Amino acid sequence: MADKANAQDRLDMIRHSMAHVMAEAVLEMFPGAQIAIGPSIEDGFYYDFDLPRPLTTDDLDEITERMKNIISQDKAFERKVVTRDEARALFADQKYKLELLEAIPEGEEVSIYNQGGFTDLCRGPHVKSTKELNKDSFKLLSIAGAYWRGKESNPMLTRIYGTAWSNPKELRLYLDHLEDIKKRDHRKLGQDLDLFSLHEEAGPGLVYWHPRGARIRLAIENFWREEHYKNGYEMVYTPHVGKAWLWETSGHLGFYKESMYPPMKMDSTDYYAKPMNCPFHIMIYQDTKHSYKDLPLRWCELGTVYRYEKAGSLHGLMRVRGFTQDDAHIFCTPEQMDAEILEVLRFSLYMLRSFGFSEIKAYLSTRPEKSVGEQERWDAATEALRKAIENEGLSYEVDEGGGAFYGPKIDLKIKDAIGREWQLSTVQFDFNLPERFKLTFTDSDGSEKRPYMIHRALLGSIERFFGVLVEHYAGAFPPWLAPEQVRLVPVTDQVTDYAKAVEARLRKEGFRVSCDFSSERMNAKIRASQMMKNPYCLILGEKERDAGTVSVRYRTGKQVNGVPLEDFIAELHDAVDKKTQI
RNA sequence: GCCAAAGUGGCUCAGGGGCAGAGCAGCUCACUCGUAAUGAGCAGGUCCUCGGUUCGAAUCCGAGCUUUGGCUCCA
Repeated sequence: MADKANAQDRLDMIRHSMAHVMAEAVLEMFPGAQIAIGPSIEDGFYYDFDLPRPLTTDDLDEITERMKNIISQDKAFERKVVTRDEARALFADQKYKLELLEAIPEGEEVSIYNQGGFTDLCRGPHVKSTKELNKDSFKLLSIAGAYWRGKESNPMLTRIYGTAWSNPKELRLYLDHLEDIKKRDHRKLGQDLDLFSLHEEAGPGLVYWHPRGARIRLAIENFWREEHYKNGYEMVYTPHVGKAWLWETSGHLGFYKESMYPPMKMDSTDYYAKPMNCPFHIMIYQDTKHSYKDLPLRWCELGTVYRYEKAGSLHGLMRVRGFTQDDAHIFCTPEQMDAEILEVLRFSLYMLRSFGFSEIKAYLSTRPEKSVGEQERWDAATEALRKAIENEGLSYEVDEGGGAFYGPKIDLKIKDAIGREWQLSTVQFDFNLPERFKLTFTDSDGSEKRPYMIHRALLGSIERFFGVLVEHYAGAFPPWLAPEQVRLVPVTDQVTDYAKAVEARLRKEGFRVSCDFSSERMNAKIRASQMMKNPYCLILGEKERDAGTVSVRYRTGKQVNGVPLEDFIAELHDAVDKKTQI
């Protein structure tokens, strides 16, 4: 464990030193450039510059060459503690450095690092000399814009991202990993596998589900609905638009107006497309008086919402303007809270695991400064969340003050097949809406009380979840989710009737099956099925027809010939029921 | 919204001030084939949109839209 930590420290040091080397190279090219911040980050480093002109990819090549040159010069990284005045003089023409200098708390040591001709205000640590860096184990990756100190109101600087490793082999592995990420990209696979599309002319950030994508979505939704009924939820359906009154009462118009679709005027009233489902579920709650005996109420809906996300932040299915939340609201008494939270978390884990995500981590977010609700309620709710996480034995981190203004929450993040983290489930308390809508229930002593409201989404949004699934499986969905579970390949026209019979039989069993009757050769048909990543391909020729069998070609390339049709059906049922991956 | 790059047939891309190109996919015809691409032919484009420069613009310039990589944001 200590070795691992040391290795990581060492890598951080290499990356941070690499950032300094890059800054030196950039200053060589642009002597008047302003330099800002250049830390090590996960997998690499970056440095922010204020440059006289935009950079091109050719510039990256030149910077790379200059960096290699600097590295081969064996320059020592020398640390020196200086007074504030000395530092001010040193960085007199570096306005960002001066600003950083002023931000260092009084009494704290000010250190600088120098390698050859380049000096940077820096806490360190660094490697001893550039000879500890390897000129073949780094690569500059991209140019991007970034606000100075991450503030939108600040000027935009030019950021250069790079990756750096201890040796060329590690770099190679990392670049392969980047290639893998590209191959799994849900936008590319979505097109190649004919799953979904987006249409700029019809509205950015709005998703069109193609038949193959829709089949997967249906498989997800059917499972979701079944499990929700099994877990004591009721399904509701609510409208897609609502009068301004609803959003004024909920507070959304006050807080999030700029990210709501603009209003439609009708009968001199504004109607808004819904950015959330909660107020609608509340309308149902308020339709009748509630007794403590009715609670808990668990209402779920695959509710499609619209949010006007900023143009620059749209990204495939991961960030869209119209999406379907797998939403539910639980109304319960304070006494029921602990048990409800526990159940929600357990259910959530069950769902995520069913889709093949086994590595799950929890994040508990507590009360932020700007927030509403009584402190005792926050404390009790936060404790309930914590107890639930511990009860499930999940590893978790606490994000102090990271909760929403209306309540504490648990987020669950999963790790996908190549180790990337995605946030999917969220369980949030809401102390705001019950208050705003004045929700009540009649308790056993006849008094009117406010119910607790828990808001939760297990998959997050169907669109985003689908995107994550595509990348997790790299498009090769397990049989229970695959849009086309079985592709039939008749070898010649002589076996068309047999192929049709097998297709009808499999369809009757409820399987998603299709038959390739094109005039292509068998090889081409097999290839076509492989390209679509179908889990099973059945080769049907005269031998199979005469024996009533099928020859199974698995997605993996494995083949089993002469399988009786009924045996294959049993095998497929088994795979689908157990949600096994092949 | 901000910084930068890109936008050429359904897809992947070449070209680039003077006739709009290829491969794949599609269609037609022939082939009836045993585990990842049979062959031949045909069709298909307002070169993102609008404006400007020019005898002439897909190409150069400007604006807009969209996408991509980031930043900011994400109830």
